[in-house]
Amino acid sequence: MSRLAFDAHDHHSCIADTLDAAEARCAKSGLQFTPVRRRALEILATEHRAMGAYDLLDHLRAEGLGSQPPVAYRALDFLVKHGFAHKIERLNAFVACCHPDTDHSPAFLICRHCDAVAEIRARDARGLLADTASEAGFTVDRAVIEAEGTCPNCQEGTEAQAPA
Amino acid sequence: MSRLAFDAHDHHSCIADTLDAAEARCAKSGLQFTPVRRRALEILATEHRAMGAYDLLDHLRAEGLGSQPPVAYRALDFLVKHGFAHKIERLNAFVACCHPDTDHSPAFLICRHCDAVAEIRARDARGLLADTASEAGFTVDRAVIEAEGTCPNCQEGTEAQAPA
DNA sequence: TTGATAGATGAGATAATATAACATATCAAG
DNA sequence: CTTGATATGTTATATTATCTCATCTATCAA
Repeated sequence: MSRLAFDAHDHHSCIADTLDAAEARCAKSGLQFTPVRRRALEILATEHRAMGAYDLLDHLRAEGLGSQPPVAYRALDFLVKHGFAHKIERLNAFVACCHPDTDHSPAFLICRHCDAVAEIRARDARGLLADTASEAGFTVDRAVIEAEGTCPNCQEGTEAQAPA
Repeated sequence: MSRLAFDAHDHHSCIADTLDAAEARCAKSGLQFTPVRRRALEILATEHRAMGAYDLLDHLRAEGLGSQPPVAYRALDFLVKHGFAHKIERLNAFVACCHPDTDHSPAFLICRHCDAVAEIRARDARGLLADTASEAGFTVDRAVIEAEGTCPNCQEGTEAQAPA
């Protein structure tokens, strides 16, 4: 559950876990985990990267689950609103949440070389930010924390690789 | 220089300082501070809020400084690249940098009520983030840190104001 | 002064991302 | 079963951003 997306892991069960957790929480909270929403989350989890809404739409369309942008955006809105997925503002793209059942304040590591996106916990950084903000009399509701750089896989002996 | 945009301040001199600093640094670094670029920065500094590229373009167009989107995007690219302005990813919008002559790692406070955007220093939060990232073997080049919430001006006795 | 080169601008087209609006369908509760 | 809320289908459009190619300008070396 605290795995980074960069690490090798049993992706099959990772997808299953994500879906199961979402299903369970929807049942518990009376949310409708409809076919489009379920499939959208499954696609995000399977791809395991940040996907644009139109990328997702392409997948959905190929399966007859809707063909117009609102279909994708509605599904994404639902997933994001309930914490099953996150929007990466820097990329205008979306990722499945890795640990949807825990209360968390996510931050993201975006690799410039391979485009992988890993979700990490950023409670401390978030706390510091909130402290700094409150000194200025500002109350933080939500924070976007996204770091761009080089992931461990792209660092191993690939120093030659041009940093974009 | 360390003023928050939320605070009352001498905005006239704040604009002048911003432009002077940019002018000086361009001269020093051999950058061309052309009329469009200068005026774009001046508009951003004057408006003192996050502006969309097309908002900026409207201003430029009204002054005969260009009428097509690339004009605005090119000017913004220049300003952002050299640290005279910043992009607010959350808003797909741009703000003039408040202290362009100091080496800084900015974070932003975005008020949901009045849309004001303040730039703050986030060295500590950034450091923590970099630490957390490096534990995962990730090297951070750049970080987007943007907090949304309520600014001091919108908090004073305006609790009734619906939080969007 | 000229020519070469890199950077900047002008202009038109189009790509990529996101939402509005409205009709229809489905679900859950009374 | 009907009512109200939620979800979906569909068309159109808004918003944000980039591509391309021609032209112009600044700089500098010969």
